[in-house]
Amino acid sequence: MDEDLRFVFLRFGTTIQCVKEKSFYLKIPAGLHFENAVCGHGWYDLPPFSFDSEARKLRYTFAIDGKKAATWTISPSKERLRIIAPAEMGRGVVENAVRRMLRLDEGFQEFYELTAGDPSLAWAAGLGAGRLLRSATVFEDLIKTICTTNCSWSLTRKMVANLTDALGAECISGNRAFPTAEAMAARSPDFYRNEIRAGYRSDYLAEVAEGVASGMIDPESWLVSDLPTPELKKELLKVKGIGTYAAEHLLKLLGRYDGLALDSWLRARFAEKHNRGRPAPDAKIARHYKKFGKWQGLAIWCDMTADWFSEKS
DNA sequence: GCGTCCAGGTCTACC
DNA sequence: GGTAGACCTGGACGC
Repeated sequence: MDEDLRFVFLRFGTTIQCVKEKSFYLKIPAGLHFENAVCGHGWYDLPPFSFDSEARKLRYTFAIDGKKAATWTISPSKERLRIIAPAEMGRGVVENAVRRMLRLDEGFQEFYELTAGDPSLAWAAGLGAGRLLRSATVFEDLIKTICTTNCSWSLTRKMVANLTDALGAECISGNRAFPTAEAMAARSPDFYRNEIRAGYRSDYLAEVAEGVASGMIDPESWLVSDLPTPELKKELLKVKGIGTYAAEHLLKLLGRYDGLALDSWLRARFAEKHNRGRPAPDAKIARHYKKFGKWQGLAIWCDMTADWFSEKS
């Protein structure tokens, strides 16, 4: 049976509540490695995601209609993914989000054929590398990307956690969803500066949220855009707070890997691995991955994170 | 505990 | 088009 319903009793603080849950299954695409798909980059470490590596469970909290939140759980079960979600959430909503987050409908065969002949990347296909986890909405990925710019990962985590705690819809378990554009647009730059600790990014967060809430910016349209990647990149660069790195990072999340999204960490890793520890000009890094064509952004990411996979395998 | 320095990516003003 | 400086935070370090 593909779908089942059950009632579970959960303790929340001092109270016990009965929750109606349903579970259903999705076929795992050939080559998908669950842990590698989840941990392929840092998103799994940011709320409203949480990952229990021992239990092999990815949890995500999502706001229904922007108000009421619910948490769902994804875990591998033989050749399938098992998804458990509150019954009140329509299966279509959850399934579409899970497909998007884990890129279940995205093909990587061409990338793996290219990497098969490269000594540094021949391992990628066998470990299902390259599936960069993404959020349920492009808006969430956009805001998180701004929070990764010009700061340490610990500060990114802090900003995203503060945003979720302060503005995200709460579900009965206490988990919170990522805030909607409307919720964020209702707050001033001072709020982001003083409460979220976003520093100079505060103006960008307020402006982007306002733009999305008012319809001036439509991040979801980027996902299905027919624009060539350079043109789409120009669109992304129009958003305040999005520069070259952030635009190319977002493009990767949108499934376009033409750009390298070079940041200081990638440059340092490249220097260490391919340039005898000396800083390499961006042009040299670009030449190194040029042969991967439209997949070069994924090629550099897999190359630079290869030891993450060897540690987990 | 306090002060100083540094890393990090983007924006703006200027050349 | 290219470049310098400002933006702001947390962490590292020295005192």
